[in-house]
Amino acid sequence: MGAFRKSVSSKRVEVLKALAHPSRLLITEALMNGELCVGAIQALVGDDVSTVSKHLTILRAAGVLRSEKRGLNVFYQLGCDCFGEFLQCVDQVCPSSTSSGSKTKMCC
Amino acid sequence: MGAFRKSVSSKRVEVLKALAHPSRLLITEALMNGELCVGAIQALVGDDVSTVSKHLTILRAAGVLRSEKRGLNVFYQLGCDCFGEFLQCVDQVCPSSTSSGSKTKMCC
DNA sequence: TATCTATTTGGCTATACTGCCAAATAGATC
DNA sequence: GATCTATTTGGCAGTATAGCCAAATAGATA
Repeated sequence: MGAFRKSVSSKRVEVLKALAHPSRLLITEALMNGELCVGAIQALVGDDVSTVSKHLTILRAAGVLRSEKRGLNVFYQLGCDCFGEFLQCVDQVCPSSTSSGSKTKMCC
Repeated sequence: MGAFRKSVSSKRVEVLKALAHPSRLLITEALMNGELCVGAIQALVGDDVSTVSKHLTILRAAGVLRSEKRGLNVFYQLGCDCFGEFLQCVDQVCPSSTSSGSKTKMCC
């Protein structure tokens, strides 16, 4: 890997890595509409519950999501409100990287 | 993986995946100061040249970087100017994910 | 043309990640 | 306490990724 600073922006890499997976991005996008419990997320994603749980662990460890236990359920929600802006940034980093048509403004 | 829409935001995932690697993020951050040829990038990262070349291929395929051949050299540069904003967004997605101290404003 | 430099590509091994099943844990209800 | 539901954890097999070396390509220079 080439021993260098490499670990300087390791937190950024952790966040990016957490989001750089179809299921995990889908989950995070879904939580923009409000919190969901694991069962609901599992139904949304379609993977095995254990797989979903591990995805959620990764997202929470990166700080992208927070979790809260209420009764038997564990509810997950976004760590901050700015995830929508973040997605816009992603769409803008590469020219025409909009996934859902073209409702996002181009910056360059 | 659970057959679902999953491929809807595949472009976003591609961009995120490209940046979710220490060397590739380092390269992209370095290019904020202007274009660099492969040799210079290799010196910066410290990996083997072939490894660096593959990283650059991934970043270019995702649309994050553009390349231009001049003489024997291939120069790489950012695909757009908004990468700085993007990094700010990354730092804001998770609470206190700032890597380089705390000069980035908190959003939540 | 021969050669030299810069970069890319192919191929290989080591490592990391994904996703499933089964088992364990935690809390609610009987 | 027994049982039921929701979630997490351990472990494994399959797949993908990383990084090195060697070879190939592309263009410059002799």
